[in-house]
Amino acid sequence: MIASGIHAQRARIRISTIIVQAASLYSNLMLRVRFAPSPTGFLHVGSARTFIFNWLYARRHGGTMILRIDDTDLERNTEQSLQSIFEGLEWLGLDWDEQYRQSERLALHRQMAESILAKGLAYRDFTPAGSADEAETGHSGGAWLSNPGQREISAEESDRRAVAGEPFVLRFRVPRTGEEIRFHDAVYGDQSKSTDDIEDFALLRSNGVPTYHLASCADDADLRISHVVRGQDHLTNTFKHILIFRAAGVEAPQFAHLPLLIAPDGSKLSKRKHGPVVSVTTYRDAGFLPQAFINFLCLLGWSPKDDREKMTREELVQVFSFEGINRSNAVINFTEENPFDAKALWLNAEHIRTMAAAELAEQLMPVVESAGFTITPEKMAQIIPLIQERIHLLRDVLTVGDFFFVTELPPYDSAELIPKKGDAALALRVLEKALETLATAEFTHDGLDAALRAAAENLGIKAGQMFEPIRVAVCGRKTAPPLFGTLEVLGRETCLARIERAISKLK
RNA sequence: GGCGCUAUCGUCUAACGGUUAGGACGGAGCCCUCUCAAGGCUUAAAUACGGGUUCGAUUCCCGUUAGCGCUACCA
Repeated sequence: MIASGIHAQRARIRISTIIVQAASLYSNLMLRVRFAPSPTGFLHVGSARTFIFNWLYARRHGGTMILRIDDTDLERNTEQSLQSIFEGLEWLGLDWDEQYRQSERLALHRQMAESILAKGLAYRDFTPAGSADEAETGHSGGAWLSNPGQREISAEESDRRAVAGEPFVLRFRVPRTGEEIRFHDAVYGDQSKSTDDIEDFALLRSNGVPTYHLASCADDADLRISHVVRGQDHLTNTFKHILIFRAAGVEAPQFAHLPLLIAPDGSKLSKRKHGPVVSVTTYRDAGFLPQAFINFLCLLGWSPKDDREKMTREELVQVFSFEGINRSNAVINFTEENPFDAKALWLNAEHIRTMAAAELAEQLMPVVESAGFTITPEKMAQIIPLIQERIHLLRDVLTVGDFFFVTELPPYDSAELIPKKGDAALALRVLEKALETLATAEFTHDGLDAALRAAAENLGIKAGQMFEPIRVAVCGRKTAPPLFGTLEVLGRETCLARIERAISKLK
């Protein structure tokens, strides 16, 4: 009896844990976040980071990631910009579960506007667009709150003028009671603002198209978005959104605002002012690895708090949380000479160094080929160990390993061939000795090592003095990957030919 | 102008109210070494300012200053 009682209790405990797990699974299914770009430019690095944080949060908790194109600004939207957004996200390898386009949901937005109007919580403003006195007729020298007289127009008159076809803007009737609007932000904490400081913002433009505020809230409500994760530039807009949700009778989502990414001079990143460094595709084209770029972006405004820097996407998913997001804007460093942030470069190099050689080779092949060189996968595989820890960007393969790809070395100054503490005569002696040595040496790293060191000893010079002219003869410059491996990969024939060229240059 | 937000090395950041204020990038130097990298070691470098509260403040409160955001029929 006792035993079965214990069993029953255990069973009960098990059932209760199952219920808890089910409940948490259920709430995760209900966790829905969205990235809502407006297609008025290419995918911006700041937008990319916003996408990433949303994505990490969704993936961390088994929620749903939604891509919503906020294209209510008809004049400024472009198809090209939309493509750029997709292109950027595709490169980053980030996916989403549902996709919507705001312009296809206008009916829903208008419906919400109408319901707010029907409740008397919005009103028609018949002030002609761009009235000169609009800005000045506000309250007591402070902010503009509404156009005079418009709030007071009776419902009957308003309806009549609307039916008569008089154009109007639908404005939210912000309560003038001095109420404090409050919400809790997962990053910035408790926020409050008096309705006295919130103007009667527009819901519908005079052409009937919803504004951002309305469309965004209507869609967030309809799509059952549970967490709105977006740039801090929307922090003060959130009070308006709270008002809209309340007026529409729906529960507001949770909010998490992100500190902004800014330029070294403290201004916000803009294409006009800062050029291509603000576009995600620029990083792709320069040879950043998507995982490294994501890693870099995550470290701007967020920290795992345990001194980790290099993290894979999987690690990021595991440790991401709003608690790690800080509140001050983060500078992304770049100058005219160095367009990429040094830390981004370092992180990219770090990711490249820890990559499997085969994977790196696969990434490098198209870079080399698109530069007009032909190279076999076998050759590339041999080159990898020589360059892997020497490149920061994929495209660096072209400057670090160029001499592997060309048949004819680009011209170089023959003075480069002369070693330190030596003269042209020494260089010549070295190269002639090298020619002789390499003609017969075993063409492996160790074989070359032994043969060339022996040759140096034979000439009575230091190994370094021996290697330097050979390196320049073979690579065309003084800084290059380690010599023996390089010679081995290049092969006897090429090496001998290049050394002969060097000798004739010296003569 | 009004309102809101923010403030730690050059930059990204860490620090239950008690630390010699930590790490990373970048800089400088040394070691390793066939050059370049990589790696190892060392080093310079910060709590914006002024008041409180407290035995004790980078941390909490107030003010100043600075920066940013919003203040559109942009998003």
